[in-house]
Amino acid sequence: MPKTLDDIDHRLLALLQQDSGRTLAALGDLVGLSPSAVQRRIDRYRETGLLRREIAVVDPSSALLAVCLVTLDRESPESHRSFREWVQAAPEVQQFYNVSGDHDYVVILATSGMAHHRETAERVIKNAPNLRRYSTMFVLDPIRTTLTVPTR
Amino acid sequence: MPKTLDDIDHRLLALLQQDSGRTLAALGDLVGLSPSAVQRRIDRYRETGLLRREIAVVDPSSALLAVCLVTLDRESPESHRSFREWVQAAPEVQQFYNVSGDHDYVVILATSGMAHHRETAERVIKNAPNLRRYSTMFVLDPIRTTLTVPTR
DNA sequence: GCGTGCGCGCAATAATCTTGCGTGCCCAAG
DNA sequence: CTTGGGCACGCAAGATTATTGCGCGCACGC
Repeated sequence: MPKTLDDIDHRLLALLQQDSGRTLAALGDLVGLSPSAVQRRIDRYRETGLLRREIAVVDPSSALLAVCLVTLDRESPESHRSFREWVQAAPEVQQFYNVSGDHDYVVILATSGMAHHRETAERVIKNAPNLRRYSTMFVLDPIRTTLTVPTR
Repeated sequence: MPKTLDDIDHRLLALLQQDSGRTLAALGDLVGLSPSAVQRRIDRYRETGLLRREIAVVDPSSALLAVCLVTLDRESPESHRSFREWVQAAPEVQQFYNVSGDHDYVVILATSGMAHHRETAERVIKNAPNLRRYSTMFVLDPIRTTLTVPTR
């Protein structure tokens, strides 16, 4: 782990989470460092695991998103384990959270349309082991879709 | 809009959504094209808006994630508009969806800890205009966090 | 059969990334 | 107060990667 992140680190990480397509020189201008200094900081983020990877973001409005709230039948560790494995195997599962509260899991499905959604919900959720019940909320408008996380 | 995406386009987009850090040559090897052909296809995705941007992904386990289900007080267009503006102004709002069903919105908050979460929930949700009620589910384990969307 | 358009590979050029090196700063030990 | 080590920086050379002009071949429609 790096000791602590300074102000430049936070600014850099915010910029990278917003748009990592920038050149090292552009980033350097924005935070007041040389390209190589920026480079070395980014290397450090990667080494420490703070920065996982870079991804391209596809326009989400071309897809059908659905938020599913899932409750399991039993609370045994084994029941959770098999459920997780089952759901994780599906590529349509965009996000998958274990949560506190009335439900056990939140699953966000990304499909190409209602036909695909039905098929996927059937296969991934309805057929999941230890499922008690679930409800689905369809996304009418994906107002904001980021993975941005605060760094301080 | 491009006429239609062929099989190579789909493979390319899947690879880019998974990891856009690869070189054009590496992508070319994976899909069977020259670097410049890959380049031109990616340019097209960008021009047509299919590809929005590239982002760096920060390890989500270093943050506190919370899924909030929100119901508004009134259903008037004006009520929705002001609520959206209010919520969108907060940087802690990682994702923001208008959904069908019992609730109106799903908001995913990313904060640096419980203190930050409380402050944020107070400011962003509780003080939001036209709020009727909301519930919060804390993320115990972010099993999968992507923005991957199917392209076919 | 014959143009036309489109996407491809190749190759030269431009841009960006990468890395070794020397410098200055800060902190801790003497 | 001085000295030495560690660390991050900027600079610049070299390597890698991205960009773009060019000519070719294939498919489609006339």
